[in-house]
Amino acid sequence: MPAKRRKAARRSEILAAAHQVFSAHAYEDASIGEIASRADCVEGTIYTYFRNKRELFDAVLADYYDRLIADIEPRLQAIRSTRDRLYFLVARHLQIAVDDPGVSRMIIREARGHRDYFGSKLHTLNRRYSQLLLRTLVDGIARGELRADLNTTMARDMLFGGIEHLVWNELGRNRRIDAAANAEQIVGMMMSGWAPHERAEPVSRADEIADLRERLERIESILTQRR
Amino acid sequence: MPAKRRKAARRSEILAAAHQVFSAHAYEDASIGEIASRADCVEGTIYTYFRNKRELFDAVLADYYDRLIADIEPRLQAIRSTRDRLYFLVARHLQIAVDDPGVSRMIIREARGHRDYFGSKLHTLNRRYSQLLLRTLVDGIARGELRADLNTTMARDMLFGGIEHLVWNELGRNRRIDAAANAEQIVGMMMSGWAPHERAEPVSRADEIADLRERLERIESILTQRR
Amino acid sequence: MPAKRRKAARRSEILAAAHQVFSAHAYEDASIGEIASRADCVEGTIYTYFRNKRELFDAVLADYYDRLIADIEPRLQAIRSTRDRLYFLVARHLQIAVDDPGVSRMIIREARGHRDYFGSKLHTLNRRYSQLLLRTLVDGIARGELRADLNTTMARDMLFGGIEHLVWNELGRNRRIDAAANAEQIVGMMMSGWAPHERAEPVSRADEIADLRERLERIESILTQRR
Amino acid sequence: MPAKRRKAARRSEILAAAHQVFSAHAYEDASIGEIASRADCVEGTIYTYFRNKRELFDAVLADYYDRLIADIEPRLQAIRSTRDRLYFLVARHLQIAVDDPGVSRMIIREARGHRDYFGSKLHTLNRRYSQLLLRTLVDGIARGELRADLNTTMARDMLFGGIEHLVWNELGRNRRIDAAANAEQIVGMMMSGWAPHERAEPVSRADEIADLRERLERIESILTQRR
DNA sequence: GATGAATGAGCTTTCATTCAT
DNA sequence: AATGAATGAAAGCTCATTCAT
Repeated sequence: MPAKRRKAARRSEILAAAHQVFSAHAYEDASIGEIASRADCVEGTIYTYFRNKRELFDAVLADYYDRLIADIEPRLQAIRSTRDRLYFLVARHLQIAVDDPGVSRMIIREARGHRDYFGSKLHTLNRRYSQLLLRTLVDGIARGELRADLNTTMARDMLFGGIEHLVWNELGRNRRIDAAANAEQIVGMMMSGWAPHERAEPVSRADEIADLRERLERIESILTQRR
Repeated sequence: MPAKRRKAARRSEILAAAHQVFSAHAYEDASIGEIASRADCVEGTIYTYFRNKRELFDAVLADYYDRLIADIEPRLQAIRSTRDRLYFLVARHLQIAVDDPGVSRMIIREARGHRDYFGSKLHTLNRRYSQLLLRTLVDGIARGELRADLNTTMARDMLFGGIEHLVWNELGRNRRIDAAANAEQIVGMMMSGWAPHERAEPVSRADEIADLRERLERIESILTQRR
Repeated sequence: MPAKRRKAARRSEILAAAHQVFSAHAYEDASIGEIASRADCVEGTIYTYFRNKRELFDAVLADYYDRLIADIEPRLQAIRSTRDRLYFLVARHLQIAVDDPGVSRMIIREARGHRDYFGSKLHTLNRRYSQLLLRTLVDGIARGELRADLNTTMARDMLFGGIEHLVWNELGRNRRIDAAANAEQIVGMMMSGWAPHERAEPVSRADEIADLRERLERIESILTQRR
Repeated sequence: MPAKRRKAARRSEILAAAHQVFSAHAYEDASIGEIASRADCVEGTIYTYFRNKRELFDAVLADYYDRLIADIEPRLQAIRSTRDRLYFLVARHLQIAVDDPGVSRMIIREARGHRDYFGSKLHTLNRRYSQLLLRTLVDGIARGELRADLNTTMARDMLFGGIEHLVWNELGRNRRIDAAANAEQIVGMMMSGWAPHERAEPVSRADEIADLRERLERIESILTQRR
């Protein structure tokens, strides 16, 4: 069916154009006119695909989150240790900011400060995404790999909020973010805290070896597979 | 000089009105008209005190930060231990969100997502404020109250970003924030980390371990070149 | 021929849908899109049956009037006395407003106020309909059942206009109209007039003179002062 | 104060322009742009005087009704007999259509057919105006100059509705309406009804009476040349 | 210094209509 | 005959900013 194919293609074109424009400008400063001209159609056409500006905006984000969650979920479950899962989630989250800083800005800017954010579609998507971390934390406690008295929601806030802040600062200074390295550091810092402590040692040679090998291989695989 | 007094008073009235309006609405949704009517003057008058809307906005925040820093700085220096200083800073930061959620929203919303935030007046103010934390961290390391290898800027990001996230979530759900209790928890979590405390120790070493560690550290040093 | 049958059926479906939509909304607020979706087809299809929106609108009314006149005409001729005929016409006219207030609104709204109503199809239909009354009046005079000097067109205006006004008021207040009762009253009022029946006679010459003089001066003053 | 003077003048200019445009086009077809250009200002200016299009429309009509009622009320009270009062009201009403057919169209078109007419400002104005007639009728019954069993609201509907219809027909045919002559006929018809009746005769006659009657009838015959 | 009327560019949204399939 | 995607013009409305008084 050529009409339907065309329609689906158009929708994607508009979505892509909207992605670009909303990435570049704040919601109110992004104009339908610019989106239309980038999608190579007239403003009216957009309204045959999306009821209004907000719905288009939401569709861009929904699209993004859907792909993100679909990418993360299966890979997350394949990872064993809590530390590695956290590393994966943090690195992936940072990677968003590297690959698509615009969408980070969209989310940061529109999620925050909007009177009616809570209950919005964006809020729902965000919750769905942050559940991935929350579940990892709860699971980690159950396995004994995290402190039993860890306040999970607060931990989630610290982690995501912290990353956001870090990303924002780095992007603002036009620095490239190294997702793997930063993730390693962030997880390290969160796991062991700021206080100097009587460092725990590996019990046996075997354990120490295994630990080092694991860290090493993780890093090496990242450095080679980097997209 | 009554004219000057009047002029200063007018400025303050406008600033106060702008504070209200910018607290309640996002920058683009806040209108000069509303600010004027709240300041009991006409729009034109505002332009005799501030060149344009942005400048007025900046003035509101500058005013706020100035008072904030003036309040914090002396009290911070009177506190001895690093932990107590951190507690004070976190609690004070949370208190802003309790006392004046509008200004939190202003900062969160306008600091983030603006193309030209970096280098802006708001950015400068923010840096000045966050220096208070950074200095506390550096000092803490020097005193041996914090780990020697703590990445201070990252720690700062995690703390401020995390608090922002937490505040945002709580405000959004219309929950009252207990600054003291939350500060205690946050500092506790950051100081001691997420991992269970008693860690197993490696007893001995061997060639294989030395080799792996060498490779590992080489790579990690590369990755750690973020400052 | 099934194609033709289908075509006729489609036309009726569209007409019925348009009837609904034009009943509910003013001409400009009625959208082809809504008509199409109610007729279970797409907008384009409508344009294969009707050249444009106006033509569709006219077709709806033509359809209505055709059925109305076909209903009234034979029954009217079966009635003998002028008074009964008037009663029948008034009651039937009121009944439209009861049964199908939407079409009343359509006619009232679109007949009036449109620059190009006169000469329009709607105008022609309306004339055809109002001829029924006009002929009844002329006939009534011929039979001696109405005053010989009755100005028939003016009488028609008063009757139809009056009914329209009455219907509008009642519908607006969401009152149900009792067609029979109102028809009885209206016809009664029109036949016998507003004046008390036993006409007061001028008692004296002086009174009669004063009366005439008054009427005279009033008219003269109007004729000279006319703006 | 020149600013205030200017402001008042501008308001009048805009009102006058709006009067013209709303007279010429139906509400939805009248554009703010045209009003603005006729008022020799930009669209934005209009919005400093009127909140929106509807409010401007209402203001035009309110202005009209205010002046109308102010004109009619005192003159009506100076007239003695019910018949003369009716004549005056009808003639004045017809005169509107002669002097300002546009406003007649506005009222007819917008009063009718609007979902939310009842309770609107226009409805209130209309009621205030039609009270003048209603009070005249009630008063006429009290004086014995109208039938005791007259249904006043129905009489009002017949009169105003009838006039509206008549005006509409005449205007549509581009005929000039003779207010005095038509008013005389309309009142005559409404007072005495359509049925032939036994007319009371003046008993005696005299020269003066004959003379007056002659003059009167000559004039009236001229006025009565409407068909 | 204060006023406040005027500006005018810019925005989102609607919808009758067309036309290639 | 039917589709339905695309059009594009036009509309109402907002608001930061200016400037003569």
